[in-house]
Amino acid sequence: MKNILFDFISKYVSLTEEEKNAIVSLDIFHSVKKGTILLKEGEKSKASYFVLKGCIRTYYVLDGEEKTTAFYTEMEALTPTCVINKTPSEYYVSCVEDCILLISNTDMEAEINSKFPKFETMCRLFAEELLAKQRIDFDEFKTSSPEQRYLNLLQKRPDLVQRVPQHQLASYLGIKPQSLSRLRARLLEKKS
Amino acid sequence: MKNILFDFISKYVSLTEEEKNAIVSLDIFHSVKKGTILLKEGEKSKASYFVLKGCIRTYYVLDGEEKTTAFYTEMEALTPTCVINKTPSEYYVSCVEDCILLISNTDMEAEINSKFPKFETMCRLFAEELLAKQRIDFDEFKTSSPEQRYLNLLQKRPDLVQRVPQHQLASYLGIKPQSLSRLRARLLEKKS
DNA sequence: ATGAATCGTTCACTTAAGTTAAGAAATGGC
DNA sequence: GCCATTTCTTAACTTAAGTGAACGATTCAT
Repeated sequence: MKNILFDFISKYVSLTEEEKNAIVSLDIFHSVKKGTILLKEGEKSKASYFVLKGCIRTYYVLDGEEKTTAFYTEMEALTPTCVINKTPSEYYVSCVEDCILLISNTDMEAEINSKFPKFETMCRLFAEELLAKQRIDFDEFKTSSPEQRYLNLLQKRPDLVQRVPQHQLASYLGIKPQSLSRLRARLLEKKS
Repeated sequence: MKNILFDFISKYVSLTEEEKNAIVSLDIFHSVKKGTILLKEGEKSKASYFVLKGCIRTYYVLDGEEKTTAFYTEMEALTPTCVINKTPSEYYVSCVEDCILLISNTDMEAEINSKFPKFETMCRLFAEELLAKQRIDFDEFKTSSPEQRYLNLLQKRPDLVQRVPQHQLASYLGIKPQSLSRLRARLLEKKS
Protein backbone atom coordinates (compact mmCIF):
# COMPACT_ATOMS: atom_id res chain seq x y z
CA MET A 1 0.00 0.00 0.00
CA LYS A 2 2.75 2.44 0.98
CA ASN A 3 4.64 1.64 -2.18
CA ILE A 4 1.68 2.70 -4.27
CA LEU A 5 1.77 6.07 -2.59
CA PHE A 6 5.51 6.57 -2.97
CA ASP A 7 5.46 5.47 -6.60
CA PHE A 8 2.87 8.14 -7.13
CA ILE A 9 4.83 10.83 -5.30
CA SER A 10 7.98 9.94 -7.23
CA LYS A 11 6.31 11.33 -10.34
CA TYR A 12 6.63 14.80 -8.82
CA VAL A 13 9.62 14.82 -6.43
CA SER A 14 12.11 12.26 -5.09
CA LEU A 15 11.92 11.60 -1.36
CA THR A 16 14.67 10.50 1.05
CA GLU A 17 14.03 7.67 3.51
CA GLU A 18 13.72 10.26 6.25
CA GLU A 19 10.99 12.03 4.35
CA LYS A 20 9.16 8.81 3.61
CA ASN A 21 9.26 7.88 7.28
CA ALA A 22 7.89 11.27 8.24
CA ILE A 23 4.91 10.64 5.97
CA VAL A 24 4.30 7.08 7.16
CA SER A 25 4.47 8.18 10.80
CA LEU A 26 1.48 10.44 10.19
CA ASP A 27 -0.72 7.36 10.19
CA ILE A 28 -2.99 8.41 7.38
CA PHE A 29 -4.10 5.09 5.90
CA HIS A 30 -7.78 4.28 6.46
CA SER A 31 -10.26 1.60 5.41
CA VAL A 32 -13.74 2.95 4.81
CA LYS A 33 -16.96 1.04 4.12
CA LYS A 34 -19.15 1.56 1.06
CA GLY A 35 -21.79 4.19 1.69
CA THR A 36 -19.83 5.99 4.39
CA ILE A 37 -20.33 9.74 4.22
CA LEU A 38 -16.97 11.43 4.58
CA LEU A 39 -18.24 14.99 4.42
CA LYS A 40 -21.72 16.48 4.74
CA GLU A 41 -23.24 19.64 3.34
CA GLY A 42 -22.84 22.44 5.86
CA GLU A 43 -19.86 20.87 7.62
CA LYS A 44 -16.45 22.44 7.90
CA SER A 45 -13.50 20.18 7.30
CA LYS A 46 -9.74 20.20 6.90
CA ALA A 47 -9.52 16.73 5.39
CA SER A 48 -8.19 15.78 1.96
CA TYR A 49 -8.54 12.33 0.44
CA PHE A 50 -6.31 10.28 -1.76
CA VAL A 51 -7.84 7.09 -3.12
CA LEU A 52 -5.58 4.04 -2.93
CA LYS A 53 -8.42 1.62 -3.63
CA GLY A 54 -12.13 2.07 -4.30
CA CYS A 55 -14.18 5.05 -5.44
CA ILE A 56 -15.57 8.14 -3.78
CA ARG A 57 -17.92 10.74 -5.20
CA THR A 58 -19.01 14.30 -4.51
CA TYR A 59 -22.68 15.21 -4.79
CA TYR A 60 -25.00 18.11 -4.11
CA VAL A 61 -28.55 17.75 -2.87
CA LEU A 62 -30.63 20.26 -4.86
CA ASP A 63 -34.42 20.30 -4.49
CA GLY A 64 -34.10 17.02 -2.62
CA GLU A 65 -32.30 15.46 -5.57
CA GLU A 66 -28.76 14.13 -5.58
CA LYS A 67 -26.53 15.63 -8.26
CA THR A 68 -23.25 13.78 -8.57
CA THR A 69 -20.52 16.00 -9.98
CA ALA A 70 -17.31 13.99 -9.58
CA PHE A 71 -15.84 10.55 -9.00
CA TYR A 72 -12.38 9.84 -7.64
CA THR A 73 -10.85 6.41 -8.15
CA GLU A 74 -7.43 4.80 -7.68
CA MET A 75 -4.56 7.34 -7.65
CA GLU A 76 -6.86 10.35 -7.62
CA ALA A 77 -7.02 13.02 -4.95
CA LEU A 78 -9.80 15.21 -3.65
CA THR A 79 -9.35 18.33 -1.59
CA PRO A 80 -12.93 19.57 -1.11
CA THR A 81 -13.44 23.21 -2.02
CA CYS A 82 -14.61 23.90 1.54
CA VAL A 83 -11.15 22.93 2.78
CA ILE A 84 -9.49 25.40 0.44
CA ASN A 85 -11.98 28.19 1.04
CA LYS A 86 -12.44 27.49 4.75
CA THR A 87 -16.22 27.65 4.33
CA PRO A 88 -19.01 25.18 5.16
CA SER A 89 -19.26 22.52 2.47
CA GLU A 90 -21.87 22.87 -0.25
CA TYR A 91 -21.71 19.19 -1.11
CA TYR A 92 -21.40 15.69 0.27
CA VAL A 93 -18.54 13.26 -0.19
CA SER A 94 -19.25 9.56 0.13
CA CYS A 95 -17.84 6.14 -0.70
CA VAL A 96 -19.26 4.43 -3.77
CA GLU A 97 -17.37 1.26 -2.79
CA ASP A 98 -15.35 -0.05 0.14
CA CYS A 99 -12.22 2.10 0.02
CA ILE A 100 -8.68 2.37 1.22
CA LEU A 101 -8.03 6.07 1.58
CA LEU A 102 -5.23 8.26 2.61
CA ILE A 103 -6.75 11.01 4.70
CA SER A 104 -4.66 14.04 5.52
CA ASN A 105 -5.57 17.44 6.92
CA THR A 106 -4.45 21.00 6.35
CA ASP A 107 -2.49 21.23 9.60
CA MET A 108 -0.50 18.10 8.87
CA GLU A 109 0.28 19.36 5.41
CA ALA A 110 1.43 22.72 6.73
CA GLU A 111 3.76 20.95 9.15
CA ILE A 112 5.26 18.72 6.47
CA ASN A 113 5.54 21.68 4.10
CA SER A 114 7.59 23.68 6.59
CA LYS A 115 9.85 20.71 7.40
CA PHE A 116 10.33 19.69 3.78
CA PRO A 117 10.04 22.52 1.24
CA LYS A 118 10.20 19.83 -1.42
CA PHE A 119 6.75 18.77 -0.32
CA GLU A 120 5.31 22.18 -1.05
CA THR A 121 6.79 22.05 -4.53
CA MET A 122 5.05 18.73 -5.01
CA CYS A 123 1.75 20.18 -3.85
CA ARG A 124 2.12 23.11 -6.22
CA LEU A 125 2.92 20.88 -9.18
CA PHE A 126 0.09 18.57 -8.28
CA ALA A 127 -2.41 21.41 -7.95
CA GLU A 128 -1.31 22.84 -11.28
CA GLU A 129 -1.63 19.48 -12.97
CA LEU A 130 -5.11 18.99 -11.54
CA LEU A 131 -6.05 22.47 -12.68
CA ALA A 132 -4.99 21.61 -16.22
CA LYS A 133 -6.79 18.25 -16.17
CA GLN A 134 -9.97 19.78 -14.84
CA ARG A 135 -9.82 22.60 -17.38
CA ILE A 136 -9.64 20.04 -20.21
CA ASP A 137 -12.54 18.07 -18.72
CA PHE A 138 -14.64 21.20 -18.41
CA ASP A 139 -13.83 22.27 -21.96
CA GLU A 140 -14.77 18.84 -23.31
CA PHE A 141 -17.99 18.94 -21.35
CA LYS A 142 -18.92 22.36 -22.70
CA THR A 143 -18.13 21.57 -26.29
CA SER A 144 -19.95 18.25 -26.56
CA SER A 145 -23.44 16.77 -26.42
CA PRO A 146 -24.64 14.32 -23.75
CA GLU A 147 -24.15 11.48 -26.24
CA GLN A 148 -20.60 12.55 -27.04
CA ARG A 149 -19.87 12.95 -23.34
CA TYR A 150 -21.07 9.42 -22.67
CA LEU A 151 -18.99 7.99 -25.51
CA ASN A 152 -16.04 9.99 -24.28
CA LEU A 153 -16.48 8.56 -20.80
CA LEU A 154 -16.61 5.03 -22.22
CA GLN A 155 -13.24 5.73 -23.83
CA LYS A 156 -11.51 7.46 -20.98
CA ARG A 157 -12.93 5.85 -17.86
CA PRO A 158 -14.62 2.62 -18.98
CA ASP A 159 -14.35 1.28 -15.42
CA LEU A 160 -16.61 4.07 -14.09
CA VAL A 161 -19.49 3.03 -16.31
CA GLN A 162 -19.25 -0.44 -14.78
CA ARG A 163 -18.71 0.32 -11.12
CA VAL A 164 -21.00 3.30 -10.62
CA PRO A 165 -24.85 3.36 -10.50
CA GLN A 166 -26.46 4.74 -13.67
CA HIS A 167 -28.36 7.52 -11.94
CA GLN A 168 -25.13 8.84 -10.46
CA LEU A 169 -23.45 8.64 -13.86
CA ALA A 170 -26.35 10.52 -15.39
CA SER A 171 -25.94 13.64 -13.29
CA TYR A 172 -22.18 13.36 -13.79
CA LEU A 173 -22.98 13.65 -17.52
CA GLY A 174 -25.34 16.53 -16.84
CA ILE A 175 -28.57 14.71 -17.73
CA LYS A 176 -31.44 12.80 -16.07
CA PRO A 177 -31.24 9.03 -15.46
CA GLN A 178 -34.11 8.42 -17.90
CA SER A 179 -32.22 10.30 -20.59
CA LEU A 180 -29.09 8.24 -20.02
CA SER A 181 -31.12 5.05 -20.25
CA ARG A 182 -32.71 6.20 -23.51
CA LEU A 183 -29.37 7.42 -24.86
CA ARG A 184 -27.82 4.01 -24.23
CA ALA A 185 -30.73 2.26 -25.94
CA ARG A 186 -30.32 4.61 -28.91
CA LEU A 187 -26.62 3.78 -29.19
CA LEU A 188 -27.34 0.04 -29.14
CA GLU A 189 -29.83 0.56 -32.00
CA LYS A 190 -27.22 2.39 -34.04
CA LYS A 191 -24.59 -0.33 -33.62
CA SER A 192 -26.84 -3.04 -35.04
CA MET B 1 -0.59 49.59 -12.67
CA LYS B 2 2.09 48.06 -10.44
CA ASN B 3 0.00 48.83 -7.39
CA ILE B 4 -2.87 46.81 -8.79
CA LEU B 5 -0.57 43.83 -9.04
CA PHE B 6 0.88 44.19 -5.56
CA ASP B 7 -2.54 44.71 -4.01
CA PHE B 8 -3.52 41.45 -5.61
CA ILE B 9 -0.43 39.59 -4.42
CA SER B 10 -0.91 40.90 -0.90
CA LYS B 11 -4.01 38.72 -0.64
CA TYR B 12 -1.71 35.69 -0.60
CA VAL B 13 1.69 36.71 0.83
CA SER B 14 3.35 39.95 1.95
CA LEU B 15 6.30 41.08 -0.11
CA THR B 16 9.34 43.13 0.94
CA GLU B 17 10.51 46.06 -1.20
CA GLU B 18 13.36 43.89 -2.42
CA GLU B 19 10.94 41.26 -3.61
CA LYS B 20 8.71 43.82 -5.29
CA ASN B 21 11.70 45.27 -7.10
CA ALA B 22 12.73 41.81 -8.27
CA ILE B 23 9.30 41.40 -9.83
CA VAL B 24 9.20 44.85 -11.44
CA SER B 25 12.69 44.36 -12.89
CA LEU B 26 11.37 41.38 -14.86
CA ASP B 27 9.65 43.81 -17.20
CA ILE B 28 6.47 41.86 -17.66
CA PHE B 29 3.90 44.58 -18.38
CA HIS B 30 2.57 44.57 -21.93
CA SER B 31 -0.08 46.41 -23.94
CA VAL B 32 -1.83 44.20 -26.47
CA LYS B 33 -4.30 45.18 -29.19
CA LYS B 34 -7.79 43.73 -29.51
CA GLY B 35 -7.81 40.65 -31.72
CA THR B 36 -4.18 39.76 -31.09
CA ILE B 37 -3.66 36.03 -30.91
CA LEU B 38 -1.45 35.25 -27.93
CA LEU B 39 -1.31 31.50 -28.45
CA LYS B 40 -2.25 29.30 -31.41
CA GLU B 41 -3.38 25.70 -31.58
CA GLY B 42 -0.36 23.45 -32.05
CA GLU B 43 2.11 25.94 -30.57
CA LYS B 44 4.24 25.27 -27.54
CA SER B 45 4.51 28.06 -25.03
CA LYS B 46 5.83 28.85 -21.58
CA ALA B 47 3.82 32.04 -21.15
CA SER B 48 1.22 32.78 -18.48
CA TYR B 49 -1.07 35.79 -18.53
CA PHE B 50 -2.46 37.99 -15.82
CA VAL B 51 -5.08 40.51 -16.95
CA LEU B 52 -4.63 44.00 -15.52
CA LYS B 53 -7.07 45.54 -17.98
CA GLY B 54 -9.20 44.13 -20.79
CA CYS B 55 -10.39 40.64 -21.59
CA ILE B 56 -8.85 37.57 -23.16
CA ARG B 57 -10.50 34.31 -24.13
CA THR B 58 -9.56 30.72 -24.90
CA TYR B 59 -11.20 28.93 -27.81
CA TYR B 60 -10.96 25.70 -29.72
CA VAL B 61 -11.56 25.37 -33.44
CA LEU B 62 -13.60 22.19 -33.93
CA ASP B 63 -14.97 21.30 -37.37
CA GLY B 64 -13.99 24.80 -38.43
CA GLU B 65 -16.11 26.31 -35.69
CA GLU B 66 -14.84 28.41 -32.80
CA LYS B 67 -15.82 27.12 -29.38
CA THR B 68 -15.06 29.64 -26.67
CA THR B 69 -14.54 27.97 -23.31
CA ALA B 70 -13.24 30.71 -21.02
CA PHE B 71 -12.91 34.46 -20.52
CA TYR B 72 -10.35 36.15 -18.30
CA THR B 73 -10.92 39.73 -17.20
CA GLU B 74 -9.36 42.16 -14.72
CA MET B 75 -7.48 40.40 -11.89
CA GLU B 76 -7.75 36.96 -13.46
CA ALA B 77 -4.88 34.73 -14.51
CA LEU B 78 -4.48 32.16 -17.23
CA THR B 79 -1.77 29.56 -17.40
CA PRO B 80 -2.65 27.60 -20.54
CA THR B 81 -2.80 23.85 -20.03
CA CYS B 82 -0.09 23.40 -22.65
CA VAL B 83 2.30 25.33 -20.40
CA ILE B 84 1.61 23.02 -17.48
CA ASN B 85 1.66 19.82 -19.54
CA LYS B 86 4.52 20.92 -21.83
CA THR B 87 2.50 19.81 -24.85
CA PRO B 88 1.39 21.64 -28.03
CA SER B 89 -1.68 23.76 -27.32
CA GLU B 90 -5.11 22.42 -28.20
CA TYR B 91 -6.65 25.86 -28.17
CA TYR B 92 -6.15 29.50 -29.07
CA VAL B 93 -5.84 32.44 -26.72
CA SER B 94 -6.76 35.88 -28.02
CA CYS B 95 -7.67 39.37 -26.88
CA VAL B 96 -11.36 40.26 -26.88
CA GLU B 97 -10.41 43.90 -26.16
CA ASP B 98 -7.30 46.04 -26.02
CA CYS B 99 -5.49 44.70 -22.97
CA ILE B 100 -2.81 45.45 -20.46
CA LEU B 101 -1.34 42.11 -19.52
CA LEU B 102 1.32 40.81 -17.30
CA ILE B 103 3.11 38.09 -19.25
CA SER B 104 5.45 35.79 -17.40
CA ASN B 105 7.06 32.52 -18.37
CA THR B 106 7.90 29.26 -16.64
CA ASP B 107 11.64 29.97 -16.50
CA MET B 108 11.16 33.35 -14.85
CA GLU B 109 8.82 31.82 -12.33
CA ALA B 110 11.26 29.05 -11.49
CA GLU B 111 13.97 31.66 -10.92
CA ILE B 112 11.81 33.77 -8.63
CA ASN B 113 10.59 30.66 -6.83
CA SER B 114 14.12 29.56 -5.98
CA LYS B 115 15.13 33.07 -4.85
CA PHE B 116 11.97 33.65 -2.80
CA PRO B 117 10.30 30.50 -1.44
CA LYS B 118 7.45 32.75 -0.39
CA PHE B 119 6.61 33.11 -4.05
CA GLU B 120 6.17 29.38 -4.46
CA THR B 121 3.78 29.37 -1.50
CA MET B 122 1.81 32.09 -3.25
CA CYS B 123 1.68 30.08 -6.46
CA ARG B 124 0.48 27.01 -4.59
CA LEU B 125 -2.24 28.93 -2.76
CA PHE B 126 -3.27 30.61 -5.97
CA ALA B 127 -3.42 27.32 -7.89
CA GLU B 128 -5.48 25.74 -5.12
CA GLU B 129 -7.87 28.67 -5.05
CA LEU B 130 -8.30 28.52 -8.82
CA LEU B 131 -8.88 24.78 -8.59
CA ALA B 132 -11.68 25.36 -6.07
CA LYS B 133 -13.24 28.17 -8.14
CA GLN B 134 -13.13 26.14 -11.30
CA ARG B 135 -14.59 23.10 -9.54
CA ILE B 136 -17.55 25.20 -8.38
CA ASP B 137 -18.03 26.64 -11.88
CA PHE B 138 -17.96 23.17 -13.40
CA ASP B 139 -20.42 21.83 -10.83
CA GLU B 140 -22.81 24.71 -11.47
CA PHE B 141 -22.54 24.13 -15.19
CA LYS B 142 -23.29 20.43 -14.85
CA THR B 143 -26.24 20.87 -12.55
CA SER B 144 -28.05 23.58 -14.46
CA SER B 145 -29.84 24.20 -17.75
CA PRO B 146 -28.66 26.64 -20.42
CA GLU B 147 -31.26 29.14 -19.20
CA GLN B 148 -30.10 28.84 -15.58
CA ARG B 149 -26.50 29.15 -16.72
CA TYR B 150 -27.30 32.36 -18.57
CA LEU B 151 -29.17 33.83 -15.60
CA ASN B 152 -26.31 32.78 -13.36
CA LEU B 153 -23.85 34.54 -15.65
CA LEU B 154 -25.97 37.70 -15.57
CA GLN B 155 -25.68 37.61 -11.78
CA LYS B 156 -22.02 36.75 -11.43
CA ARG B 157 -20.35 38.42 -14.40
CA PRO B 158 -22.85 40.95 -15.80
CA ASP B 159 -19.97 42.80 -17.46
CA LEU B 160 -19.17 39.78 -19.66
CA VAL B 161 -22.64 39.79 -21.21
CA GLN B 162 -22.02 43.40 -22.24
CA ARG B 163 -18.45 43.31 -23.44
CA VAL B 164 -18.33 39.97 -25.24
CA PRO B 165 -19.93 39.02 -28.63
CA GLN B 166 -23.05 36.86 -28.28
CA HIS B 167 -21.75 33.96 -30.34
CA GLN B 168 -18.71 33.68 -28.06
CA LEU B 169 -20.95 33.81 -25.01
CA ALA B 170 -23.12 31.09 -26.51
CA SER B 171 -20.38 28.47 -26.71
CA TYR B 172 -19.19 29.57 -23.29
CA LEU B 173 -22.70 28.60 -22.11
CA GLY B 174 -22.49 25.35 -24.06
CA ILE B 175 -25.13 26.22 -26.69
CA LYS B 176 -25.44 27.60 -30.25
CA PRO B 177 -25.72 31.34 -30.92
CA GLN B 178 -29.28 30.87 -32.26
CA SER B 179 -30.28 29.16 -29.05
CA LEU B 180 -28.88 31.96 -26.93
CA SER B 181 -30.74 34.46 -29.04
CA ARG B 182 -33.99 32.54 -28.64
CA LEU B 183 -33.37 31.99 -24.94
CA ARG B 184 -32.94 35.73 -24.41
CA ALA B 185 -36.14 36.46 -26.33
CA ARG B 186 -37.96 33.88 -24.19
CA LEU B 187 -36.74 35.54 -20.99
CA LEU B 188 -37.90 38.96 -22.19
CA GLU B 189 -41.35 37.47 -22.86
CA LYS B 190 -41.50 36.07 -19.34
CA LYS B 191 -40.61 39.36 -17.68
CA SER B 192 -43.48 41.21 -19.33
C1' DA C 1 -18.33 56.49 -47.77
C1' DT C 2 -19.05 52.04 -49.55
C1' DG C 3 -18.95 47.30 -50.17
C1' DA C 4 -17.75 42.95 -47.82
C1' DA C 5 -17.75 40.28 -44.05
C1' DT C 6 -19.35 39.30 -39.62
C1' DC C 7 -22.90 39.18 -36.26
C1' DG C 8 -27.50 38.85 -34.22
C1' DT C 9 -32.21 37.62 -34.75
C1' DT C 10 -36.06 35.09 -36.50
C1' DC C 11 -38.47 31.15 -38.49
C1' DA C 12 -39.74 26.43 -39.70
C1' DC C 13 -38.40 22.00 -38.90
C1' DT C 14 -35.83 18.10 -36.58
C1' DT C 15 -33.91 15.94 -32.78
C1' DA C 16 -33.07 15.02 -28.15
C1' DA C 17 -33.63 16.01 -23.35
C1' DG C 18 -37.07 16.93 -19.35
C1' DT C 19 -41.26 15.18 -17.08
C1' DT C 20 -44.49 12.04 -15.28
C1' DA C 21 -45.77 7.61 -14.53
C1' DA C 22 -45.61 2.64 -14.44
C1' DG C 23 -43.54 -1.60 -14.08
C1' DA C 24 -39.43 -4.80 -14.21
C1' DA C 25 -34.94 -5.83 -12.23
C1' DA C 26 -31.52 -5.68 -8.83
C1' DT C 27 -30.03 -4.88 -4.12
C1' DG C 28 -29.95 -4.82 0.80
C1' DG C 29 -31.54 -5.94 5.43
C1' DC C 30 -33.38 -9.15 8.50
C1' DG D 1 -35.13 -16.73 1.35
C1' DC D 2 -38.31 -12.97 1.38
C1' DC D 3 -39.89 -8.42 1.55
C1' DA D 4 -38.92 -3.56 1.01
C1' DT D 5 -36.34 -0.30 -1.21
C1' DT D 6 -33.76 1.35 -4.70
C1' DT D 7 -32.45 1.35 -9.37
C1' DC D 8 -33.17 0.86 -14.27
C1' DT D 9 -35.98 0.81 -18.25
C1' DT D 10 -39.82 1.99 -21.15
C1' DA D 11 -43.38 4.91 -22.93
C1' DA D 12 -46.19 9.05 -24.03
C1' DC D 13 -46.03 13.73 -23.91
C1' DT D 14 -43.83 18.46 -23.34
C1' DT D 15 -40.22 21.58 -23.83
C1' DA D 16 -36.07 23.33 -25.47
C1' DA D 17 -31.91 22.93 -28.14
C1' DG D 18 -29.79 21.80 -32.87
C1' DT D 19 -30.06 22.79 -37.90
C1' DG D 20 -30.42 25.34 -42.09
C1' DA D 21 -31.67 29.35 -44.13
C1' DA D 22 -32.91 34.12 -44.69
C1' DC D 23 -32.55 38.88 -43.58
C1' DG D 24 -31.35 43.15 -41.30
C1' DA D 25 -27.77 45.36 -38.44
C1' DT D 26 -23.25 46.14 -37.30
C1' DT D 27 -18.39 46.23 -38.00
C1' DC D 28 -14.24 46.47 -40.66
C1' DA D 29 -11.15 47.52 -44.29
C1' DT D 30 -10.00 50.18 -47.97
